[in-house]
Amino acid sequence: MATRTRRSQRRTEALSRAGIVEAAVELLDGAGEGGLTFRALAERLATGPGAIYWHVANKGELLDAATDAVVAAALAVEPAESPGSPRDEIRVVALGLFDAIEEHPWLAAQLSTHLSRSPWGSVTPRIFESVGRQVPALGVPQDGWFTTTSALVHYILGAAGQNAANSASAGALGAGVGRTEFLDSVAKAWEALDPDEYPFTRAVADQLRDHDDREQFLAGIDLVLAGVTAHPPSGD
Amino acid sequence: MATRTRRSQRRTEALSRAGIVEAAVELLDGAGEGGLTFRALAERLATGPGAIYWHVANKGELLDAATDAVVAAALAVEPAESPGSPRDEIRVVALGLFDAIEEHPWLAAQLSTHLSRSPWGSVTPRIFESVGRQVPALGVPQDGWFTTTSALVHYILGAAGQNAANSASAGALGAGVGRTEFLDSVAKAWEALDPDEYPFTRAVADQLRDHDDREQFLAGIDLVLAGVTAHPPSGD
DNA sequence: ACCTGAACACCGTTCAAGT
DNA sequence: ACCTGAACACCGTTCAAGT
Repeated sequence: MATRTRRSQRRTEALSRAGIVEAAVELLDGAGEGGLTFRALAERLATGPGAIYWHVANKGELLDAATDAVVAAALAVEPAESPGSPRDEIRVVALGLFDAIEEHPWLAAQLSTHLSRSPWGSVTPRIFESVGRQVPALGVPQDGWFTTTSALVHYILGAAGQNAANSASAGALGAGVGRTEFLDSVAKAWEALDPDEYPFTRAVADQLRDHDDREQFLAGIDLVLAGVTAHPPSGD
Repeated sequence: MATRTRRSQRRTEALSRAGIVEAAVELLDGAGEGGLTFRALAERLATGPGAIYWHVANKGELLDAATDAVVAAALAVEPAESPGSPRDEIRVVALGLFDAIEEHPWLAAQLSTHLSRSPWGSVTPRIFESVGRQVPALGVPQDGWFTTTSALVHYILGAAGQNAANSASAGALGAGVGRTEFLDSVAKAWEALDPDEYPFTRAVADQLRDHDDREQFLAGIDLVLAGVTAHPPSGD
C-alpha cells in the first residue's frame, strides 16, 4: 500500500519525516552508504541541509529510520494467507529479509551494527517476532524459544549480509560483469592459494563457483531447522 | 609471538606498514571506527598525514589490513595440540572469533561488509579454512562441504556480530552500566511492546534478560552441528 | 512552527617541496 | 626512497535570521 507521494515536478508540499526517509532510502539504494549526504538529501528535497534537522535528530537516526522502513516493508506479508507449516513460514520470512538485503545492500551493515546498537528500537523486535512466532509450533520446549530464535536470526542475518556483499562486489567489478564472472574470479583466487595452508578452501573452490545463493541460503536454514528438530534446545 | 615493537619514548624508528596497522588497531579499539583518522594516526606515529599514504593506499586498505591482522591472530591456535574431536575444534575456532569480535567490536561491521567486498582477500579464506577443515571428519559427503561450511561461518559471523553490538551498547549506555543493567533495560522495552503484535517477543523477554552470551553462542553452534549430523547436506 | 543558508570544525586525499 | 605539511573538496552539524 501507498505508492504515491511521488515528488512532483518542482517544489515539495512541505517536508515530512516520511518523505525524508523515503528519499534517504533512494539515495542509499543508488549510491550506497556513502551516497547518503545531508547536502545530497537536501538537494533532492529542494531545501537546505539545515531543514532536515528539524525532522531528524542526526544521521544515525536517519539511518535507523531508513532501516526500519525497509525491514518493515520486507516483513509485511499478507497475514491471513494459507498458513503453511512453521518451517515454510520461517523460510518465507527469511527469504523476505534475504531479498530485502539483496535489493538494499547497505542494509547488511546496518543490521549487523546499528540494529543491535539499539535493540530497544523497532527493528530487532520486528525480526525476532516474525521468526520466533513459528518456533513454538516446531516442538521446541518453552525454555528453548529464545535460544532457537536467536540462532535462526543470527544465521539469517549473517548469511544474507554475506550474500549482499557478494552481489555488491560483482556490481562494483564493472558494469557488465555478472555474478558468474565474479564467482569465477574468486574461485580462481582460491585455487591459487598455498596447498599446504589452504587444502580445504582449494578443494571447495569448484563448489563456490557453481553454487546458487538462494539455494545455499535455504539449505542453511534447513540445516538449522534440522538441528532444532533433532535436538530441541532447552534453557538448562 | 612478537609482542615487542613497542613504540618507544619519542621519535619512531622509521614508519612501517606493520607499525601503521598496529597503531590503527589501537585507535579502533580505543574509539571505534570513528576513532581511526589519518590525522589521529599521524599524531600517534609522530608524523604527518601524508606520510601514511606512502605505505597504505587509502583508508579502506588500512581497515582491511587491520581486520586481517586481528583475524589472523585470533585463528592462530597452537597447531600440534591435543587434536580433539571435529566438533570441539570447530567450537575452538568459533570462540576464537567470538572473543576477537568482543575485544574489537569494530570487527563485526568489517567482517560483514568489507570481508566479502573482497573475498579474494586473505580474511575470508582464513576463516573458511579454519572452520571447513573439520567438516569432512563430521561425516558430510564431499559435495556438501561448501554448503555446510558456509552455514557455519554465516552463523558464527552473524551471532558474534550481534553480541559485539550488545556489548558495545552496554558500554555506550554509561561508564558504570554493565551487561546486566543493559539486558534488563532491553527486556523491559520488550515487555512493553504491543501484546497483539509482539506476543512471542514479550514471552521471551525473561529469557533475554537471563541469557549468557557465550553459552547462547555455543548452543547455536551445536544446533547447526546437530543439523549437520541429522541431515548431512549434499550438493544436489 | 518550519525553513534558509552561511559558518564551523573536521575529514580523506593530493602533491609540491624537502631530506 | 621516504617524509612533511599546506591545500582542496567534502562532510555533519549548528544557528541566527527569516517566514
